[in-house]
Amino acid sequence: MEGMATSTKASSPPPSRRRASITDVAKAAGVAVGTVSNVLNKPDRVLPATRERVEAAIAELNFVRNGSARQLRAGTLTSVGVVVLDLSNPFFTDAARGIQDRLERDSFTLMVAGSDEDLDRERRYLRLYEEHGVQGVIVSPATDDIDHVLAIHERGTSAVLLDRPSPVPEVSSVAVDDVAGGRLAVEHLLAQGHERIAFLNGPHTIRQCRDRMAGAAMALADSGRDPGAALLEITVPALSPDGGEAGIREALELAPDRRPTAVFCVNDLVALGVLRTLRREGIQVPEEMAVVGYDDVTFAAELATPLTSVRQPTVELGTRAADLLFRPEGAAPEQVMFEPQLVVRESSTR
Amino acid sequence: MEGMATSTKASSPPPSRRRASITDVAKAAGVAVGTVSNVLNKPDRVLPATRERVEAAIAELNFVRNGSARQLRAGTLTSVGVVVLDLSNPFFTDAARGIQDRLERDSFTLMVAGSDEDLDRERRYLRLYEEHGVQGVIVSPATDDIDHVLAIHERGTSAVLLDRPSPVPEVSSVAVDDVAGGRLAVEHLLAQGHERIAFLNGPHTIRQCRDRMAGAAMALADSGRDPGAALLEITVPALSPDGGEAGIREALELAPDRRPTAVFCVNDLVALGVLRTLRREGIQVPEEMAVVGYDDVTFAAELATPLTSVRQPTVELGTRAADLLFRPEGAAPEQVMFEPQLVVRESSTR
DNA sequence: TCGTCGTTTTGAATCGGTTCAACACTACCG
DNA sequence: CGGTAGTGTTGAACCGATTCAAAACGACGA
Repeated sequence: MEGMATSTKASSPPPSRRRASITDVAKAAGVAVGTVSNVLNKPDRVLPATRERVEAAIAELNFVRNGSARQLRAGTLTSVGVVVLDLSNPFFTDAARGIQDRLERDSFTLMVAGSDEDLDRERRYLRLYEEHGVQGVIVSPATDDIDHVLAIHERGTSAVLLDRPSPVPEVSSVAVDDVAGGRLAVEHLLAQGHERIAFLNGPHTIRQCRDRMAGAAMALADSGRDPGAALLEITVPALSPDGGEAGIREALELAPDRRPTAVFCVNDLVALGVLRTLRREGIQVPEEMAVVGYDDVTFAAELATPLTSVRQPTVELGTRAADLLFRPEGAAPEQVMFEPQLVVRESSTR
Repeated sequence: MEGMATSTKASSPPPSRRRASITDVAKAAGVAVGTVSNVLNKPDRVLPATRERVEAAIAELNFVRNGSARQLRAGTLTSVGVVVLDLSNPFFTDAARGIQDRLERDSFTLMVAGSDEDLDRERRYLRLYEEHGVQGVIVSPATDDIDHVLAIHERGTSAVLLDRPSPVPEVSSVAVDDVAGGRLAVEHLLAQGHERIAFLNGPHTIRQCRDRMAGAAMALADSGRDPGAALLEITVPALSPDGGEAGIREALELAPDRRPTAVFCVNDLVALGVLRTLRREGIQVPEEMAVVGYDDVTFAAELATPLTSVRQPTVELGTRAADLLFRPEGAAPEQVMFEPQLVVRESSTR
């Protein structure tokens, strides 16, 4: 059985005396607090002999500097907070990787949190970061409501929007053109001769979902078709493989003459669930059902049926966001927009 | 071309007046600082009329409480820090998901960082967390050196080791038996008739890698074979698809009579790279080369050749770690050990 | 009108660091 | 021998919140 586990216990009370403070260290070393502080921050201002005594006291007392006090007085902290929509989506972890790579150079530390597309959680994390005085935040917003992000910027903490264009010129943003992405996918499916296309999409509160839908509809309109008739939008319960499974099952239940011959999935995780379900149901891809995903994650090319997908420059999205976070004083904010790219594979070509 | 981007700039200096403090708010609302603090923390102690005035002042001044000062005085913070080996490995993000799910119930906030298997980075993040007074830390250590984690525990911040058994009884840990996992994989390959097996492994500084190797060697020894002859360990340059590609190429360069007929990969990302490379080279899986992975990530079952993999109870690993982080005072620490499970698919069965 | 009791509000003390002007000490020069 | 410069060290003030004893206030009964 999965999850079978053995567990051994031990008995011992947790240690919990008060943490040593800088005053304790000073006392133990027989110096003033200012000297201890200097040992910590500008060691070369202190005579080696004194420094050694202080360091010995630090080790002896197991002293760890209290970051809150330090920061309260000194003001600065070299960390950056990131909030992404979904920590289990490779798209966002790859972007986080890009951010980290870039910030590492300046020895910033990076803290990441996932909002799970929940505005409240997004707000909570941002507030936590701000209250603790991070140098900057990078956010991929869950909804259109980004007043709280703009507010952070107004209060003087730099902020960059990730995977969404900024509605105001003062805040930098890094995004990929999702309208173009949706259009690319659907134009491709039309070119392959499909006339009834399902779009397994997430909720329209998420801008990416809305834009990709808009792009899809534009592709149809441009080709002279009626989007209402040719495109069936199905909202999946979650942007995950299980969500994809639920969505494709809904499509399969339709009467044969209304059933789509192609599915466009709002991301590759959803597409993965679709492929899994189609295989279980014995439906051939792409013969009976074409599939297109979004994000072109690592494994897309290696699937049973290699997945056609819209590729985004993920890591670069992150590095660019990090670059925009700290600009020379007075440098103008930028709105960067990347172009997506369709990677055609077997899952959509007859 | 990928990465083509347009960028628009705007010009406006970033706003940067001093942030409003609680004293400013008190002044603006015509009350004492204590009252403002009460509005923030125990609103029902304050008359509605007063509260409204204070809230108006807060909104007016765009006031955000300074978390450092708050914490310095009050001592407590409801957040937890996590450091994992690799943020781009689904294994760890799934575990993080488990942690988050559990901690959310008690409205803790979670900060995650990736050490990229680097001890220094691990230390830096842990120190940052500790200095800022998180309530607890969950770490999957990069190396055997975990003195710094034990030290954190001794200083009174609860700590749980993730994906590694604790060497001391005072610290809780949650792990999966990697020796058993390595053994399962290799026993399976032997049962399939393979006599020359390559193990694409990571560096032995990582315990998981060492243990899986030990398990693999034990499987061979138990079957009466000479591990040195039947098992070829290849150290990959990175625990990623690209690392897997490099590793398998090394194996393929061997003379035909020494070339392995099966590969066991230390994780599924590595296996993905192996499958990709074998396909490009036109080598049939499993006929010419059997492949076994580790972790059983979401996409393992949906690959061109469904991947045999060792499954770990990932999410549960996380929830359990979170459970162990905060126990009733005096509750004994626990060492939880889960058993892995081999999921056999086509990539290893003739 | 006065005393009592319960509710609100006040503001000084406090948390643990960093900062910096002032001080101590030594070395060197005229 | 006095003056000056340079190096190390000191310790009080400060950052911005929370806490809590004390003060202020209001309602009510005697």
